[in-house]
Amino acid sequence: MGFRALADPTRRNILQMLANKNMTIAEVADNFQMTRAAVKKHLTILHEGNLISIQAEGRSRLNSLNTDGLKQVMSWFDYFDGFWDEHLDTLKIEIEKDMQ
Amino acid sequence: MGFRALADPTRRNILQMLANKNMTIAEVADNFQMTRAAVKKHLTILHEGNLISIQAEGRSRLNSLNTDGLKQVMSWFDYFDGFWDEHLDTLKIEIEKDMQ
DNA sequence: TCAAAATGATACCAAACAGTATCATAAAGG
DNA sequence: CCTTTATGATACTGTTTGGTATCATTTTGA
Repeated sequence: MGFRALADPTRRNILQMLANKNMTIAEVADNFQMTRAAVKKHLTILHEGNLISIQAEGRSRLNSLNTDGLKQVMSWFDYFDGFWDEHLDTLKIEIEKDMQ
Repeated sequence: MGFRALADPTRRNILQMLANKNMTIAEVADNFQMTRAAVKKHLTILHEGNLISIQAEGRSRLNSLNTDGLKQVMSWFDYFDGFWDEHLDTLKIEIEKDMQ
C-alpha cells in the first residue's frame, strides 16, 4: 500500500505541492534543503506507492499527483465507516464534561 | 502525524481488529506469529500516533481505537478536496479509450 | 560538437525500525 | 505468601531508511 510513502513528512509535503502544480525533479528539489538526489528518492518512493505519475519530457521528468493512488489509500479508511456511528467517544467525553 | 503509525501493515491490521473489539495486549498478540513484545511495540507506536487509547484495568491494558486520531489522519486528505474536481484524470483516460 | 542542464545510478553512512530474548514488576487467586 | 498471569523494560541484531557524495547518461542549445 501507499501508506509507507505517506509516512515521511517530506513526501506528504511534496504531494501537497504537486496538488497545486506539476513539477520537475529540480523544481521540487528547489523547495527543500536536502540534495536533489534525496528528493528524487522521495519521488521514487511516491511513484512506487502509486501516489504520483512521472512523465518524461525531453531531459526532464514532470511529476504529477496520481489521483487513483491517493483515492485508493483514502479508501482504506472506509473499513471504519461503521465504527464512527457505534462508538461516539467524543460525544461521551462531552457528556461527561457537562456532568461535572 | 499518525501517518508513520499507519505505515506498517501489522499496525493497520491491529487497527482493523480493534474496530471490531477492544483487546488486551495478549489478545492482540494471539492473532500474530511474532512475540508479544513485538506486538506491544506496535501498540506503543499506535498510541504515540494517537490512533489507539490504552486503558489500564488491573494488571491488563485494554486497547481501543482512538476515533479522534483516526479522523485527524483522514482529514489530511481534505487538502486535496479541490484537486478531485479540477483534474479528472480517470475520466480523461476513459474518454480517450472510447475514442480509439 | 561541446558544454551545460536534468536526471539516473551507485556506494556509503548514521539513524530508525521490526523483531527476539531476557529479566523485572504488579496484580489475582488460592 | 506464592504462583501465575499480564505487562514493562532493556539490550541486542539484521534490515530499512533518509540523506550525502560522486560519477554516468541523455538532451538541449549555441
